[in-house]
Amino acid sequence: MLKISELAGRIGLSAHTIRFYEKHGLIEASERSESGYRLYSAADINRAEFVKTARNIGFSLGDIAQLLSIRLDRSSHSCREVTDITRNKLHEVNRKMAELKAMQKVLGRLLDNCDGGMENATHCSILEVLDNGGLATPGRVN
Amino acid sequence: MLKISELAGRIGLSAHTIRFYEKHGLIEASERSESGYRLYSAADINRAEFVKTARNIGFSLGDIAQLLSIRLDRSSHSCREVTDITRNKLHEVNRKMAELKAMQKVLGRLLDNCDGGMENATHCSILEVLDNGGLATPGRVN
DNA sequence: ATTGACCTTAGAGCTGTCTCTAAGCTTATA
DNA sequence: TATAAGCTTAGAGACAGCTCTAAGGTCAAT
Repeated sequence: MLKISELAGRIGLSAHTIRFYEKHGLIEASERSESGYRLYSAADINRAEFVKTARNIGFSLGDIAQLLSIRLDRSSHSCREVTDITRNKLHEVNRKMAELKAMQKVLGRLLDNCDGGMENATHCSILEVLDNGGLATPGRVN
Repeated sequence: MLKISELAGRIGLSAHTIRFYEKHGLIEASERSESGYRLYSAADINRAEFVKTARNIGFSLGDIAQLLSIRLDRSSHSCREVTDITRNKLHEVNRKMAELKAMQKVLGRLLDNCDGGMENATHCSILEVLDNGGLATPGRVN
């Protein structure tokens, strides 16, 4: 049985964060000491590690809550439910990637066209682009 | 002189958002009507469009505040300051892209190894990976 | 016995970007 | 003139995911 900061050290989260996760139903301490301290069993630790791993991969706390409820009773859930969560996450990641790629492109082009010297910004091409509503035709952001 | 919702329609932001931006120093109405309505001049509109364009590209409100203060007095700022802001943003985007790429890779691999059928999740390979601390050696997430 | 580290709780604060509400005044239209 | 649409303000609420504080109880070591 580990106390909260022992668990924290073990899985690499702060005690604060563990309590926060508990409040959101992700991690639980199956016992309490007489004085009220949280005590984590081997199963609790595994669960906490599952949470940490899923978090590292990038699942949201909501996703993790769903995954945990499946994990808790695997036989009454389908494998499909798990892949759905995963696939949704992948789609979300893909969407964000596309946004970032667009930003990357625009920012790169802004920098290419601007010398960035120490002279004053009276003719700064980046400010001009911003003043004119964005880059010209191909690659326009609006 | 436009009223707030006219400006809103023109640049594609809500009146709420314009007031919010005003509170943060990004947009201002250089006049008020007798009854206190905000009135936007041509210069105000240009400024608001500058803000919108920068926002579309992905600059944060803080970045935009800096860009605006340069724009307001171009001759006492260097072009370099503008490229610095832009370059920082690009670095940030690159960092996030790298994170998303890692997630993409892991999620894709999880899906590849899991059939995702309607049978129950007792042997779901995704749950197993999560239980075992992540994917095996190449491509580990921790 | 005292110090200092650790634990408890409820709840506030943070970042960023809105989004909305309440309560009331103004303006345009029918 | 009545009604609806639009304007004003301050401030609350939303989201995600923490992060910290206050005020106090517990425990191990000196």
